[in-house]
Amino acid sequence: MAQKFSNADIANLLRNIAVAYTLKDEKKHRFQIIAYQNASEAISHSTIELQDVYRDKNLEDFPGIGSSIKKYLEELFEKGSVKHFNSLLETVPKAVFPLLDVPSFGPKKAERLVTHFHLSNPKTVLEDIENLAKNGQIAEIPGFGAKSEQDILRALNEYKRGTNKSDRMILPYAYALSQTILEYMSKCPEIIEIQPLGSLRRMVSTIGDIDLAVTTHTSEKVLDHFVSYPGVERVIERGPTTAAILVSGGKHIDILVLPPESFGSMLQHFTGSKFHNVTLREYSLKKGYSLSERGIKLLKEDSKMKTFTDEKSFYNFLGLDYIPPEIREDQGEIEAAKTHTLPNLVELSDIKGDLHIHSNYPIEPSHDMGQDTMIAHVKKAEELGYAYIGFSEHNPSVMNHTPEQVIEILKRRQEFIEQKIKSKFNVRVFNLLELDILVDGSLAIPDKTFDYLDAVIVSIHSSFSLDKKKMTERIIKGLSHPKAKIFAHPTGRLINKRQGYQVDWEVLFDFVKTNNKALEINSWPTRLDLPDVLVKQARDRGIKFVVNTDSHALEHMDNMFYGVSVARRGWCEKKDILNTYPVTKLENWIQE
DNA sequence: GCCGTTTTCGGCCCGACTGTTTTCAGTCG
Repeated sequence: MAQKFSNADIANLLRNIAVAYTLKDEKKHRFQIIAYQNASEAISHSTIELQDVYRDKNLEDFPGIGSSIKKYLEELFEKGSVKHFNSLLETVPKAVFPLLDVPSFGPKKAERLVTHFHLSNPKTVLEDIENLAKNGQIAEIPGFGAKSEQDILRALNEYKRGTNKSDRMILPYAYALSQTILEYMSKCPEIIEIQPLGSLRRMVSTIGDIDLAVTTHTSEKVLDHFVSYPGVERVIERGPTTAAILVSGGKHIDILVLPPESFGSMLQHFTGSKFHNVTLREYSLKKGYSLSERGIKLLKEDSKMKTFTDEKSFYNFLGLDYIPPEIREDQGEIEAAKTHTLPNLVELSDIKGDLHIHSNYPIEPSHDMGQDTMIAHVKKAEELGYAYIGFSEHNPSVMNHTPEQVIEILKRRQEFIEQKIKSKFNVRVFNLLELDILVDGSLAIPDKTFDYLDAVIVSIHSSFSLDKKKMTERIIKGLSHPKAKIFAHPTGRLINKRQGYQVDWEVLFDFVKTNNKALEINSWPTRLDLPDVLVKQARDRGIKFVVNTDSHALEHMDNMFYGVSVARRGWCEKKDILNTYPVTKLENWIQE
């Protein structure tokens, strides 16, 4: 049985190969180094396991992997190690590698320290360096000085405390932090325009640090104001046009300040993603343009930099349609912008209803129930301009009730919805339920109860550790019930807390498509499930989605925005999202 | 070592900042 290698293991190995080449001869191996770094990053960002790609014999299709790396990876999966890699890694002192995880340490700095002091133990190297710095021995090496010695001490200290390793922020937290900073910055009268960019503008599910762009004619004053922010723990850097601060909680805030005529190129540059920018710049180079945050340079002539006040004209100048920030991930959007085939992304205002609401109706559920009444939720739906709403409390607990009691509860609930809710509002109310798919694939309530429901949402709330094949069969069996229409929070992940369970997505996507079911895009900020990457894969196969909030209280219904952002990141158009349909069209699908 | 709508050969993003320098190397995004 071959060894199991995680994507993180493989990415780390390839990064170390890049490091080995860097130390061996950076000039000579320049492009190999880039190739190994690219492969490493692509693998670490992938949501599919590379070992599965290998098993399916698709390694050559994986971006960043060509014929050479493919051969080495095959050797890795078959034999457990790679001869060529091993001999390369032997040329690097082992104590170098732990240092590479510490910010501000790169291959060169790590190697110089390790060789100079003959450090050989990777387990103690961090402490060894710390002690040397404390003794003032590092400042004495040529090329180092008192300041860099202090920087090393601080970097090690922050790394040890986990300051830089803390969880990436979930979206509402990042929003709140950016709002606090924006409020503070708004007191600076020299600012003409300010906007958060980076992964927050792209609405990535987790945010590393906050990026701000500012236009002004007096950058000095703006930067002075920025680094004087009261919550600042440390000013990381401060130059004429950029600065970075560390605030409590270990979060970085970066700022870029430019005159207004460059606002377009600045937005473009600082929004990213890095992968999008690299590909865009490579594409532009071939057309004779060099791109930067300051504008576009024509390589042929000695003409001065062409500047752009808005992003649309920047993209248009390159012969591209405007690309929405959410899909700037180098997933084919540049090609699509060129051929005018970008998707017309779904908007929050396209949403006509929310089908996953937990009210406080006394259903005696198996899991948590909502806080607010059905009536309050319907009123809120009216305020949001919705045409319909679906109540989908958890099923009544089967442990505490006989089947007859469960049937009775749902019969009473149906009567309540018909008589007390439906007749009183213009919003169409769907009588749904969120049902557990049990470990054997059966649904948690007696079959007779389905007579009292319009349809059900099914989901996994137990036995998360089934193997991939069994889990996939379990889901498909549960979803096979004629009244099961939506598979909720399909991966089961909880951001920063729990990985999703194992599912064979190819098989599940086929089933969902063939049987006209839908996958939920759950808007709960720590779920955002189905994740964007899988949304795009499913959408490419023609699968339909329902964007739901999974609300347990009135105010949760405002989270729809996050789910729509996930749909947009998955390239979804209005037609891909079932709860953008008018009520009769949605009714037809539910009753199919 | 990877990659392809001017290429299966000949390219490979771009600039910021810091610390140690006296013109640059290293790291970061």
